[in-house]
Amino acid sequence: MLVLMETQRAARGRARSEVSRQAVLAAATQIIGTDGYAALSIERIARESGVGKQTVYRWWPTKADVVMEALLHKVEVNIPIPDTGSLEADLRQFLTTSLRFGRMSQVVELLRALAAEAQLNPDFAERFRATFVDHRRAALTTILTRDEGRRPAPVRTSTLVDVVFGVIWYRLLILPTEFDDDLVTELVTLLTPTGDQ
Amino acid sequence: MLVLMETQRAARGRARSEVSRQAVLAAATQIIGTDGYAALSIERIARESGVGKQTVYRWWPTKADVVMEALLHKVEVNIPIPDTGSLEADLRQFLTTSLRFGRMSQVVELLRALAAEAQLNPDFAERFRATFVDHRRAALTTILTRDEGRRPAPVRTSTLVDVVFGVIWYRLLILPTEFDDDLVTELVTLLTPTGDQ
Amino acid sequence: MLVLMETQRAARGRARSEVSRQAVLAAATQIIGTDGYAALSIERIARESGVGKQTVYRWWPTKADVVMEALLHKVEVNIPIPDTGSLEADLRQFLTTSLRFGRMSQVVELLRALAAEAQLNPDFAERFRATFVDHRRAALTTILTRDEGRRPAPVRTSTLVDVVFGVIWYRLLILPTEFDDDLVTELVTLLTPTGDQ
Amino acid sequence: MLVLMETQRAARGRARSEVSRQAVLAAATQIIGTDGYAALSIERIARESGVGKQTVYRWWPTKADVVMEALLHKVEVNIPIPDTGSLEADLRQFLTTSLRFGRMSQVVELLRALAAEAQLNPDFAERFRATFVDHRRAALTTILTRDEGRRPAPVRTSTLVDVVFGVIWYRLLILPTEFDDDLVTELVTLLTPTGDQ
DNA sequence: GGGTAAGCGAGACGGTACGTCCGGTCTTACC
DNA sequence: GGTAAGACCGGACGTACCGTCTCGCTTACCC
Repeated sequence: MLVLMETQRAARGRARSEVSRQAVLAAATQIIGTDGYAALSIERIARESGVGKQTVYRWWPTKADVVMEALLHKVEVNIPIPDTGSLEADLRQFLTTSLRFGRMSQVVELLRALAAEAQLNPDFAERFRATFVDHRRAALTTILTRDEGRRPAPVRTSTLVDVVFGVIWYRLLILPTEFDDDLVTELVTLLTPTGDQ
Repeated sequence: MLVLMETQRAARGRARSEVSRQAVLAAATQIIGTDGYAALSIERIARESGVGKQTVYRWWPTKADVVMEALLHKVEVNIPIPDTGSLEADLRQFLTTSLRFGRMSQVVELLRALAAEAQLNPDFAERFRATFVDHRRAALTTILTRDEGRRPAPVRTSTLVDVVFGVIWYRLLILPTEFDDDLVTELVTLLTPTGDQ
Repeated sequence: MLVLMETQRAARGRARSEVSRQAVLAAATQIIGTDGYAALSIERIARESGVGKQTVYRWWPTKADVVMEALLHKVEVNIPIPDTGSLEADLRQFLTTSLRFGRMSQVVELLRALAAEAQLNPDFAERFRATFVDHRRAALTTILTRDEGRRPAPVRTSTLVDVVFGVIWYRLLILPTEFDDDLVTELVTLLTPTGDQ
Repeated sequence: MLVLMETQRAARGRARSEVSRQAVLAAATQIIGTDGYAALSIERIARESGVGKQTVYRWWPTKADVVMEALLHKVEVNIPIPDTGSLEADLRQFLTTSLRFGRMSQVVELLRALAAEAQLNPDFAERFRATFVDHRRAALTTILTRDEGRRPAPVRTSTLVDVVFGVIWYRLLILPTEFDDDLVTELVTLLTPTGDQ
């Protein structure tokens, strides 16, 4: 119904230019690829995309939102929730998928830039969380909750979720290290009930 | 030896003004307290501290370095490494100390700002790690290494360290949540060998 | 014939909206009255009149032309040429009428704005002269020409006309002074043959 | 004494760059000569003079003030007041000098632009009057005042002054006509006592 | 105690980007 | 074909900082 109303919407005036939208995203991606996020400015995006500055401001509140939209083309937003019946297998699959992006250096640079921006701009922080954090948290929470009853005891599911994403973001943002393949195994070990051994 | 050389240093010309140094740090602290880190600029630091811009540039490479020095007055840099004989007690003490700063909102804001800056400026990132990350990592590594032999198996000490700091930084930088008191207990549970039950 | 064709003109499509025309003139008048001519823009006229920008551009080449049309509602365009038989009386009447507008501050502000625009835009300058300058010049020329034979000598009628309008415009545009009542008498004295004393 | 104090002035900080000042004036002159005053913008002045925008804003409140300063290099500001003993000769000399600038098309274009700006900006209007209007008015007033006693009667000196400058500005700003040589003679005739015939 | 060298506050400099506004044009759906 | 709506590119506005530079002054060591 809502969709219908939106589709029916009067839509007066000239329609948004899809060409300009793509040009902006492409220019932003290209600038960051060449000179890094620090060199990104709305002025330069407009200049190099051949788009009016006002057009950028009309559709994106900050340059970080431009970058976020560009990144969404590279990363799947819909997180598949594995359900193999085995907690361990589910976890392993989820982690393997998640870490794959952490190894794509282009994606990592953008994620770092967005996280930085989120520190400085609370409004953007909220959009960032809604887009890049909440979905994945929910997925992992679902996986771990299935197992809740069997867990030894005093560790809340939400804390376990924080452990997983904490390690990932910590390595992305604070340490200069890369992800290695054993990390998945180690995290699975930490998260699964140990009493079954 | 190095210290000696520095002390012996010719030191011709006028000496560095301690008054100006303090004024700069005070102004930076005050600006951030009032308007947030986003409002901080070297221009404004100079203006409000009554110091020449050149003086700021002479002694600090970026405004983040000013903030970092100001923060060092609020946080202990030398991390005491507890050694009670009990891994669990050592861990609990270390975590309690570490989390205390995570609850001081003024400190948290500065840490977030510095982390943001570190994303955008690799040179600063290195100084930031050397100052705020490496010492604490080394301390926790020492604590956990004592126990290494007794751990079940496949989880490296460095990964356990990442788990601890990962959770902390993740909550500081990504989530809007606060630290609660149970977190220490949960982390200790996760990190200590479970075979002792 | 041409007129006939125009009158017969097929008039295909929608006719010009008189409502919009009035709304544009009213908005322009209102904006200038509130914030002065410097605050006038076609964008704002369209916004405040509820008219499409394109509609303004279709009917008026510049914002100054909008103002000019608005002003024509306040000032008589057809200049009555007094003919009392006495040069002095004719002059006095003509000058009194002309100066009346120079005392209406609302009219003065618009005239100043139009004169300013005429300096910067030659095309508009021509339309401005045709509308606000030529008629009055012709009227005064007629009055003074009747007397030409009786004038002492070397001053051309056109120069006398320039003297009259020169004083008026000079006070409107360059000096911050107002018109006073004695000016009419003084100008009449200067312009009428002095030999009749 | 005042001069001394100004000369003694502390003069802290870097001195104003004379090179930049000249570059700004030259660029403004060149832009107007090429594309007309309507094409002048502070942005373009800065760009073409190789000067920072802020530098222009630091020293000139509006672009019209830049133009005014540039014009002062072309026109004498100190008005010599002739005193030959004969009113007629003094007037003739003063008018001949004044009209000379009215024939220099480059000067005329700038004067028209400044007059236009003065209509739209009251602050500038005052500076414009102080610089280009008041000195000349004072000079002519002095000349005419010497003769005051001999004048027939009811025309104030200030009105006569307005007549002279009125004709000049009227032809510069409103009419498309040029000055011709007979104008001086005609104005002298109008202004000198007629009883001497 | 004079020379000299570095630090100091002040502030101008060339740049770059900010976010806003407006100029004209173009496109859309409606009337 | 006119109309309101509104997006489009271009470009100027005036401001804020950037990092550098250049003043005249102060401080403090060194000969």
